[in-house]
Amino acid sequence: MASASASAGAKVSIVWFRKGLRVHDNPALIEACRDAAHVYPIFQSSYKVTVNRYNFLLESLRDLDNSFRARGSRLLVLRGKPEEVLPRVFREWGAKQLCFEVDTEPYAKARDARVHQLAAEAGVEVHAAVSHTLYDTEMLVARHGGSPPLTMQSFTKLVDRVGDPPPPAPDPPAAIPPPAPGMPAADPAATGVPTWQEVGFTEAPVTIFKGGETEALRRLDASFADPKWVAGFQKPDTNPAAFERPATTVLSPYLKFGCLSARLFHARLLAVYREHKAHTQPPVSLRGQLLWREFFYTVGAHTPNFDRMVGNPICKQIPWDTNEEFYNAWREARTGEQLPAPDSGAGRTCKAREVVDHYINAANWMWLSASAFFSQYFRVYSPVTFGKKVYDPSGAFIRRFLPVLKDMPAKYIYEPWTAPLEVQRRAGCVVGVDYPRPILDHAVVSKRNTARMAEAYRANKCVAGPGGVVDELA
DNA sequence: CCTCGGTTGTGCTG
DNA sequence: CAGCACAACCGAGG
Repeated sequence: MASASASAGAKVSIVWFRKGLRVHDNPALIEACRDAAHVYPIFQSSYKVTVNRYNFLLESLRDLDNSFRARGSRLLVLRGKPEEVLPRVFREWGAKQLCFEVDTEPYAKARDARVHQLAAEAGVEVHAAVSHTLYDTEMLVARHGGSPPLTMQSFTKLVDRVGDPPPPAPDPPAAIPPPAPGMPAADPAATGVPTWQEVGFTEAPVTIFKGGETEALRRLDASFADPKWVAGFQKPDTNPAAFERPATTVLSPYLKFGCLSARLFHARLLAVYREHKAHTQPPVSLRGQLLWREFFYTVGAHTPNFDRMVGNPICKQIPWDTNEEFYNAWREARTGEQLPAPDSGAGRTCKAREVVDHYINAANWMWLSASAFFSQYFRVYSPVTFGKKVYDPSGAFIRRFLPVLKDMPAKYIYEPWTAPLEVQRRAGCVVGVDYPRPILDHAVVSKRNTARMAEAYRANKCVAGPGGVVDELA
């Protein structure tokens, strides 16, 4: 009918990018393009981090802009808060539909609830698509009886029961209807991808891993060029101290911003597994790594205050010290020891790439501090033994990233303060002069803190329930 | 109530 | 290089 085609042809839609910075497997983009006369691809985010992390985002936006330009459109980067910007563009562009990818992080949830309200007031239909995670985490929780599983084993069983995640969405059309000309809020001069200077940084970024969908897909292809490696991947066998050629795919920062779709990654894995029946299994397999991400997103999205200790029901309440001096020493790398970051050695490479999912970061801190998921608090990593015995006896990683220690004999490189003064002088690294003295004695503090953890666990049992209280009194 | 098992502990002893 | 002390963990599933 004429009226139907006229109203369908008049559809004006906005596709709002926050994460999901890609055109492949993007159901929100597909929906926005369906029967649309004009599609406004916008980016708005209040992401505030250090310059290197921000630059990864800017590179991703430039890549996304290029993808839209190749389809006859362009990305509009809107300045300002979504609560102010969105109502304005709804009116000015005559938008009938707002499409975006579901984001379950606390900040995003609150923001999107307000945006749903504003869209309703403006008569704009909201279409929110699950595509950041493999599954709809609400469905997973429902299938698990209303609460998220708390062990990786039970989570893996759950996804086995649910079956394969949805396949990636089809590619977007080769031509996307561009914004209508002459719209002030879409002014090309005011909506271009900013530079790092424009965002307010004064120090130039140092790029290690380039951001963007193009680079993400290139990295994915590079990893899958060796299907045997993919099929035989076992995380505990990967060396976190490897830096010349990383032992893992280094795809996680691309997954965080959605430059790479987890569903595409998963589908590619299943294709390899079909050809290599003797592939490894979760939790250690490459698919297992995607399931870890999914696990933490599922627990994170359905646990109040997941990114905090207080008010977080799965987190042990532990009276941590707040020692500003130690904290600053750690932050500024003046501890004199190589202290582990979350995910142990992987944390050190994270430090280099500095792009980590919010929930995964929170989960790893809880894991490592025996606050949740992992509770054998008496198994404490030694910053010396871990690298020295397990992954990097020669200290190549240290020599590369702490050049002051590059001539220190391997015997002392993990504990330079134990080297005789003559050895320190010959290596050009005298502890207390060229290199900070250790701020604490690991052996002593580790023992003391284990005892304090035992005390904290006992206190938590009292809080946990009447059984615990009775046990304490008995 | 019970058992099982957990992606990666350390350090000493024999 | 295996075995064990450390100090006694906790969610899932039966």
